[in-house]
Order: sequence, then C-alpha cells, then structure tokens
Amino acid sequence: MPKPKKAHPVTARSTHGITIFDVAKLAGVAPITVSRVMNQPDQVKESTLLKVRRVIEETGYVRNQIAGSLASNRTRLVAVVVPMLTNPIFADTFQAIAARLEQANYQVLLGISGYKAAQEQELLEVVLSRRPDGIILTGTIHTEVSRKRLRATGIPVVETWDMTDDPIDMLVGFSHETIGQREAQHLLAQGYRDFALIEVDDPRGVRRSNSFIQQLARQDVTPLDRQTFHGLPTLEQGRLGLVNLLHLLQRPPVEIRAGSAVIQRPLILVCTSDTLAHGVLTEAASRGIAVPGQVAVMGFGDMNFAAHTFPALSTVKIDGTDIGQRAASALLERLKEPNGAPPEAMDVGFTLVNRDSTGPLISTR
Amino acid sequence: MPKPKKAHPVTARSTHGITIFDVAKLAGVAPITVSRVMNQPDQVKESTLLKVRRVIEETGYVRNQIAGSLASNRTRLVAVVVPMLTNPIFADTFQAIAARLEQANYQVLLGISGYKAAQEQELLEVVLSRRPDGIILTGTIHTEVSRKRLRATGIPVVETWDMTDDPIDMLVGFSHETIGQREAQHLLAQGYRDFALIEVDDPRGVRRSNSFIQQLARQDVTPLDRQTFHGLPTLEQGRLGLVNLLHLLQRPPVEIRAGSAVIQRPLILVCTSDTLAHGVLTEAASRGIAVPGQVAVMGFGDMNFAAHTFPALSTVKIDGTDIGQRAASALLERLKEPNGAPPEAMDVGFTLVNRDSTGPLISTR
DNA sequence: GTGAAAGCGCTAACAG
DNA sequence: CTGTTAGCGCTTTCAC
Repeated sequence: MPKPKKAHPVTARSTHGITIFDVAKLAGVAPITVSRVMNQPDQVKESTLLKVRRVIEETGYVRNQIAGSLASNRTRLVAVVVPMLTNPIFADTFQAIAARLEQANYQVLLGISGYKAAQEQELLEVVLSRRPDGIILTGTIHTEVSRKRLRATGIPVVETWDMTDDPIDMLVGFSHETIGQREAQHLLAQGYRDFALIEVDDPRGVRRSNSFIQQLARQDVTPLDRQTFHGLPTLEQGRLGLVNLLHLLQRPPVEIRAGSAVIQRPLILVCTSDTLAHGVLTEAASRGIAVPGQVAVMGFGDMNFAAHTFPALSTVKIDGTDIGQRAASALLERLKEPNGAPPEAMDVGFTLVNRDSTGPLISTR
Repeated sequence: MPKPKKAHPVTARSTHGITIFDVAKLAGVAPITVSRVMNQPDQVKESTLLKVRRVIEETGYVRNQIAGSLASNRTRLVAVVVPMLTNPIFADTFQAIAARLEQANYQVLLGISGYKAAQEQELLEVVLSRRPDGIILTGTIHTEVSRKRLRATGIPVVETWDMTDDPIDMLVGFSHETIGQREAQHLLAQGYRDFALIEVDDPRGVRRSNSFIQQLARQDVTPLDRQTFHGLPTLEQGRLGLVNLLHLLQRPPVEIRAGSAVIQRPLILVCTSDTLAHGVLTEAASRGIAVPGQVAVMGFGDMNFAAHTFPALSTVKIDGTDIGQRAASALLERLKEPNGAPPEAMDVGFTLVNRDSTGPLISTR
C-alpha cells in the first residue's frame, strides 16, 4: 500500500489557516508553483500566474513569512536600534531608514537601547534570535561582547551617528570630536571669549562639549561655566540654564573690529542641542535680555525649528535624513551584492550655520 | 539496516549555525530539554538547567526564533503602525508602547502608514504575513478590506488616538469631536468672540477644527479665518499663520466683566498643534505683539515645551504616554488571557489647560 | 515552465 | 523531570 500523499496534510497541529497547499490544490498546480508566483513571478507562465493569483484573491490567502524565512534563511527584516524614540534628533534618521527599507520591501524590527551599552547587548541577543538580514545601530559604543557577536554572525551591520577607526562593519556618521573642535575655532575666530556650556548627559553631546573645551584650552581660554542636565534635552532645561548663568551677564562684552565697524561679543552659551538653545532664547525673551546683544546662543542639530526661532538660531547642522538614507542604502546594497565592495566608512560631516543668535559674522577669509 | 538517526542532521541545506541539536548533544540531553531551558526553565531540574546553560554560553548558541515561531504558532512580535515617526505628537505613545512590550519580552515590528488608509492596507498585508501576536494601530480610519482582514485573522488589535462606535477590537483613545466642542465652549465661556483657526491637513486635526466651528455656530459665532497648511506642523507654519492673520489684529477687543474687574478678550488663534501655537508666539514676540493682550493663542497636545514657552501656552492636554501604556497593557492582557473580558473601549479623555497665552481665567462655576 | 522530495530549526503532544 | 515523534508552512534542490 502506498504511503499516503502529503499533498494536503491536516493534522492535529495545523493552525487551520489557508496554506500554499490549499491554494495549489484549488489552482490545480503544485505548491512550489504558488511559491514561485509570489517570489519569482517571471519564472511562471502568464496563464498560470493569473490562475494562481485569482485563487489567492478568492481565498484571502495570506502568506506565512515565518515559514518562508525558515526555509530560505532570509527574513526581509532589518533591526534598527535607537537609544530613545522621544529624542527628536533621531526622528529624521529613523524615519528615513524605515521609509527606504519599506520601499525595498524590508520590514523594520525596532529596538530601544536607552543609551546604555549593556542594555543594548541584551537587546541584541533577542534581535539576533530573529535572524534579521541586517542591523542598523545608533552610535559606535557597544560592549565587546556585542561587537564580537555581531561580527561572528556575519550579518551586515551599519553603525550611525558617530565615527570610529574600528567599525563593526559599515559606518555612516560624523565625528563629534571634530564638531566640538571646529565649533570652538569658529566662535573664537568670531571674537567670542566668554563661554559657558549647557548640555545634557547624553554621551555624544558630552564628547562634543569636551572636545570644545579642549580646543578653547589650546587658545588659553577657559569656559566660565558648564551646566549639565539629565535626560533628554527640553525647553525647560534651556530656560533654567540661562537662569543659572545670569550672573555671568555682568561681564562687559569684548570689542572687536570688523573692517571699519566695531562689533561687540558678549557671553555666548554653547548648547549641545537646539532644544536647549531654544529654551535659552525663550528665557531671554521673557526677561527682555537682548540676543545677541547681551548674550549669544549656539545650538546643535539644526532641527526644523532652528531657522525660525526669534532670533534665528545659529547651530551645527546635521542632516539626519541623509544619514538615514545612506545607512539604509548601504545596507540594501550589501544585501543585494553580498560580495560587493568592502565596508567603507562614510563621514557625512556637518555644517556650521550662522544665524542671528550669534550676531553679525566676521569674514574669515 | 536501520534508518540513520536524525539526531544531528548536517545536510546540504543546513546553515552551519549552532542549533539546539548541537547544544543537546554536548549537554547530553534531548533537544526538547534545551528548548525547555529557554522557554519553561521551571520544568527543568536545577542541575540540568545549569549544564545546558553552560553549553549555551560556551558555544555562543543563539536561538532561532523563526523556527520556534513556526512550530509554536506564536511570534512574540507586535506590529505597531504609526502615520509618521517625525510627528512628535506620537513619539510618547510609541515610546511607551515599545518600552512596555520589550519589558514583557515582545518585539516591535514597525510600520509607517503615512496617514493614508490605502497605504495602511498594503502595509497590513505585509505585516500579517509575519504573523504578529498583536497589532496596534493609530487611528480608527481604515479601509473596509483592512478591517475585514484584521477581524478575520483573529489577531488582537488595539486602535489608538481616536474613538469610534465600531472598533475592530480593542480601543484606547479620545474623541476629537468632543475636544473641538469643549474647546469652543470653554473659550466662548471665557469671553472670546473673535476666532481664527490655524491647522495642518492631518485628518484628526481637521476633525477637531470642524467640530470646533460647529460648536461656535451653535452660539451664532463664525470664525474670521482658517489657515490650513500641508504636512507636519512646524514652527515656521505657525509664524506664517500669524503673519497671514495680522489684519485681524485691528479689531477692538471684547470687554467682559469678571467680578469687579474688566477683562479684555482679543482675537484668539486656535491651533491644532502646540508646535503651530509656538510659532504664533514666536512671531508675536518678534513683532512686539502682546500675548495675550493683543492676540491670544491656544494649542493642542500639551507637548513638553508647552508649559515653558513665553508666555506659557494654553492647550489641550493629551497624555500620549498613558495611551501607549494602556494600549500595550490591554494587548498584553489579552495575549495572556485570550478568553478574558470582551474588548472594551477606553476613553482616556483630555484636559483643557489654562496658561498665560489665553489670559486670566474667568471662573465658570 | 513545472513538479516531487527533503528539509529549515524548533516545539506540541504524548509517553514514560 | 525527560524523551520520542511528528510536524509547523514554506523553499531549496534536483529532475523532467
């Protein structure tokens, strides 16, 4: 007696959903043909294609990617790990990544690492168990275990929003140290001499601040104060920052010559976030303190409001959307061409943006 | 000759990763025991537990959730669909959902629907193919196909950020119509008579505006203008909104009595977003227009900056974190207890928040 | 262009 | 507390 045919198994474990077997039977083809209709339609004859698609439509069949992923060893899933969704500075990047991936028919598995490498490591364990085809991380600071494990899996990885000499794989970001340095050089060149910093304890922001201070030191300048807040930057913190620094406003401005004119440079508050800077502007407005007459303000990020504050905010422009698009594109490229060009770090750079909150610009030719 | 044992198959198709079979062999137990160590550790003897865990540690075994999901018909995946990540109004909700789910050992599959029901429908097709254990949607407006398909799958669904009489399954939100109505009643009661609206074309915001206008009409009041912008709300749009309405500032304020004092009520700009309202405040500050003396401003959302603008912004408080937590909790509850209480709509409500941008409050007892 | 057979790596079900 | 067996629903491989 022949072994019973497996063509349409209904066992105790079956989930009673419509499967590829049901569709195949109704369409009068083999299951593998249904699979081809969905995955390689060009390899299927037009008439068969239509026949199968009609049955799919009629039955309301929904494919099971779980089974497909297990069989094919590809999930069409990309894990994206961000520190915190409520930090708007990453929103553009995240949005760009998700949009680009969805358009390429990949889905996003989201992970929140909370700015802690240890938490990220735990998260990666779970993430890897889903066998994503690729991983996009925020930052380049990870535990040694995480780095080793990621390299061991061979899954394409893109690190973002930072620079390092030793990336896990691909890298799309910029150097926070360079930003701090250039920002200091720029403001010194503009004639500023009295500095105070306002920051939150985000590790990358702190690195920018440290680098900024180091560069000041090379010119024998020491900042007058440094206000550090906890958690995500808020308008409230920015306002409080200025309140805490009001005593510094007594200092007479530095006078510098620009051609035939004389420009005054007061205290400047250098913030690690546009949001903090916006808070400073708000507090200044509420107290009738002139910006940039009595105090100048510098932000970070060039978030969408920065050009429209009053006065318009000078800042460091980071193109988050660009980072996201490049990161996603680099990953997709690799997924398409696993043996393509070797990983190459992309430095997307940054731009110092002069607006009204730091006063008239001195030509620096 | 006996059939070769399947215990440790290495075929052409194997992915050469470490599997549960390898771990089992090294630990001297059956594969199912390894599975139990990971999924039901309390059913395993302490010594076996330790033995297996040591091997897992040593080999660097990473479980394959794909295979597990296929076998168990549970994915520990929850799909979350949001219109747009860059809209900060949803950030709190999304963050709360993701945090709560991760803590319960579920992962988040992200989908971006772009405010369009048709796009959402396509997205759902892909999402369903991943067999998520639950789905959290933003809004209650979906195509008929989407609703039918979601109901057919039997997957627990939570709709958020809105109210409807006919939810797909569970619902956590508030009524945009009620907000518009109450907001109008409130402002009329405060003595305002000259209204202009500033909004973006987000469908829920437009519904609030429409409801607001309807309620005004019941008191024979007609708004003087309605500025509608496209896309996500920005500070820039808010500023532009005020610029476009400057001509309305000529109108003399309404005078009303509050006890022995007399209060003046000027034009009030009712915005569908705190961000727009913040832009109005900014433009007013830049022009030296007094708020609330010459123009009053009302926002929506009570975003984290609203209490700290200058002047502080009156608004409608929505607790996005609360929505997210409740949505996630309701879902988790159902996943734990599939036959628990029937779906119940949760109206989280809202709060009218009076701050300085709408001037002194009139007692409404 | 289409099909049959054999898994992918895990867990449900049942037995001991 | 532990093990055996038999799939989960799909795709790879090889054949026609």
